Amino acid sequence: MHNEQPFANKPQKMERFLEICLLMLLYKQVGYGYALMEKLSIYGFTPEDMNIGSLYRTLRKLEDQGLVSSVWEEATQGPKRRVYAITERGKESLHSWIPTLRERKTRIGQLIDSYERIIMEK
Amino acid sequence: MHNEQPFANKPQKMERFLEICLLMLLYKQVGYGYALMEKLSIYGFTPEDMNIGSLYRTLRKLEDQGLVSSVWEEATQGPKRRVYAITERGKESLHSWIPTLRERKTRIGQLIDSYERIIMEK
DNA sequence: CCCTACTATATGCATATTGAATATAGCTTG
DNA sequence: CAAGCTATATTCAATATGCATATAGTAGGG
Repeated sequence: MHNEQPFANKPQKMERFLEICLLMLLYKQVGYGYALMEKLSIYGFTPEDMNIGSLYRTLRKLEDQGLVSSVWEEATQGPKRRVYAITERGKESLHSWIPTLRERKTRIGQLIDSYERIIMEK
Repeated sequence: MHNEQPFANKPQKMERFLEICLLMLLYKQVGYGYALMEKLSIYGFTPEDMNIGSLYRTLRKLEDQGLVSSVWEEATQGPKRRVYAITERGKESLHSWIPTLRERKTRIGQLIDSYERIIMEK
């Protein structure tokens, strides 16, 4: 079942950064949960503080929303993997997040700047 | 009752951006809930998508953690206000968030950059 | 004086999200 | 065949959230 109001990205909803990073990784290349977990370090998610259970749940949620699709694949070694690919809908979603990310980056910069300014004064 | 492990800021825990913004606003100047809500627009929180109930609860949570303190104050007009001030502990917490914010800003930049690069190629 | 609207804070409730632990199972190595 | 790794998934309890509503003082119009 898909979300009916697809790309209403509220600027402050950045808890969803994990979802966006996953879409980005899958935009570059298909991947499966366990490997994606390691790739997430690029975006500051460390394996120690990452919750693997949450990662799998997030991937399934993205699939429920139709942003990614998955197939079971035999591994050359080790157990089968559920390999995810981004969908057209997922690409559109990622695209729609970019302005929000820009905005958030600016806001964080502003906050850092105003903090610096205050310490300078004191 | 205060949190026993005070400043363990996990990098991905940026849902807490609201808390950080509130600490920043209160670092600059004391303030009360209703007015802080409007000031939050500086950091991208719009009144429409802001949940006023959540804001008050967040302020109380910060107070429980000892990061802010509050007193009731008569207003020159209108009902009484619970005016919040940042505590020393709150200042330390804000300070400890700055490196995390820098990191997050960098990560967001990276994500935007890699997105741009991919679209260019296609 | 009464009605309405606004300022201001707070809570109740149902739902959503999360962390931590555990389950399941196949594969690999000795 | 036992231990350890890869890989996915689920359960449960604790938190967090959105939305609606409660409370109450103040202000202005009629």
